[in-house]
Amino acid sequence: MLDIKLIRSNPEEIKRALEKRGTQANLEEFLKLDEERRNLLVEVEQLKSLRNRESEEIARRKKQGEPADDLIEKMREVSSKIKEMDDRLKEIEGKLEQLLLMIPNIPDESVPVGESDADNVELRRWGDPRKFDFEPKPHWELGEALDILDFERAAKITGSRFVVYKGAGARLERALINFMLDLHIEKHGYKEIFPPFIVNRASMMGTGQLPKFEEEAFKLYNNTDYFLIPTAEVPVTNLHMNEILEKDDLPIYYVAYSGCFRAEAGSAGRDTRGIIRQHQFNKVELVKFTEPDKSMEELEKLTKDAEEVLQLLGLPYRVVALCTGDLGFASAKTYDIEVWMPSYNRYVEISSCSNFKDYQARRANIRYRPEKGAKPQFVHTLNGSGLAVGRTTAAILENFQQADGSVVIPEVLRPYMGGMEVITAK
RNA sequence: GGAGAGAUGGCUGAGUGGUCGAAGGCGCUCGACUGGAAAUCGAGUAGACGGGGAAAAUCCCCGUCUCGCGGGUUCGAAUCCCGCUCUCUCCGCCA
Repeated sequence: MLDIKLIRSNPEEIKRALEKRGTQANLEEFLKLDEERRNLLVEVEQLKSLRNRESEEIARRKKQGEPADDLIEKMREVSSKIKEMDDRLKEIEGKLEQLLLMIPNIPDESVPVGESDADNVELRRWGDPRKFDFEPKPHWELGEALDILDFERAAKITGSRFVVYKGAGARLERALINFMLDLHIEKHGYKEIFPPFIVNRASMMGTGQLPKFEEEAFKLYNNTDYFLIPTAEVPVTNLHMNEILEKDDLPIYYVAYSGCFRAEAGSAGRDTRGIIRQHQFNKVELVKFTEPDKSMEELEKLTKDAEEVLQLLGLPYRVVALCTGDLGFASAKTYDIEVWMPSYNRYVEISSCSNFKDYQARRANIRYRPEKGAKPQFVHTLNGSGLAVGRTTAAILENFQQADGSVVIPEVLRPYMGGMEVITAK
């Protein structure tokens, strides 16, 4: 959510910034309502002030045993007028809130301007895509042949876009989760969080999934207002909803494993094969709360923390800066990490690292005190995948496959796999 | 799921219709005392929104709102009524 005062004082600048995203917000209506609200507020507050003063007078008279009927009668009218105006105010504020919640974040100055993912800017590459001396197979073929991924049975027990991991596949997925968590906890200083996989509406609002993207979320219908989390970002960022943190608490680094659940509405026909795009997947998520002037450098660090996972696994990747047109709704700046995927013959997103600045903090009301006794200020929030686990499994299968269809397990994972070095068909 | 109790500031805890944004205590900040510290004494110490001032602010002045959330009664609600959420205790159920 943007700062109302910023919109009020600088609507043109915000309009320009949002146009770079390819969205236009209805700022005229917003500003009109905002002005109406303030005029009404001044009026009703004057009436309330009058009521407060006269109420004291009534109290005084009653105590003295003097009659106060005339004042009471007068205040009866004032009060009913106040009620009318308060109702109108509430209506306006509701509309303002709705408009405000639909306005995306402003891109940072450093974000390249562009319309689509074609305009994203590659920043760096690590590792070289492997040259195969045989025809490499896509991970779904490898997985089925090794009997570690089972799409048919997943479709039977649930539906499309679900998968069953079996045997060494299940263990590989679990090994990756533990490896990633351990790396971020032990080496990068994150604190582990194991959050609920179900959140309420306020949390979904706080991080920006709602109200605009409700059709993307899985909603629980027996519990009127619960959602399956699309990412651990939601429960973990909202951990500090409505809190005022101390300066000494910052920065906060959290890492959380969670299942993630996405309706994937509108992506029919995209990545239908394999485990790249599923309704349920595993992810290890990095979340940071920082002081405003530190968030940009913290984004760089967070991205590096995620990159290190790929480096240790030996998977080639590149990092791109998302352009303004490709930026997520709540993000001010995003780096995508893309892993080399032989079956796609291109780099595929495996992590998205974003600085939301104060956008989420304002929605979720997460503040801190810059100094003892100072006024609270909104923190900056950041998050990034560290990494998407299912896609990492897919990348390992494809990049480390051998001519006979077996897959070499990266060395760093072997301790998590009971020493297993190669996954072979039984 | 059933029965009961409760939700007040950073914490604790008083307050059953008016002078209560809220006693007392703890904590914290500043000052005094001290060679320094402790103890002691004094002062201060919630947030949001809006108006005015100022070049501007997280500054100054004024007003309004907030005692879990929402509604109601009343001239006036932390206090009375209704609904909801959460916490605790007991019972039931359950991994």
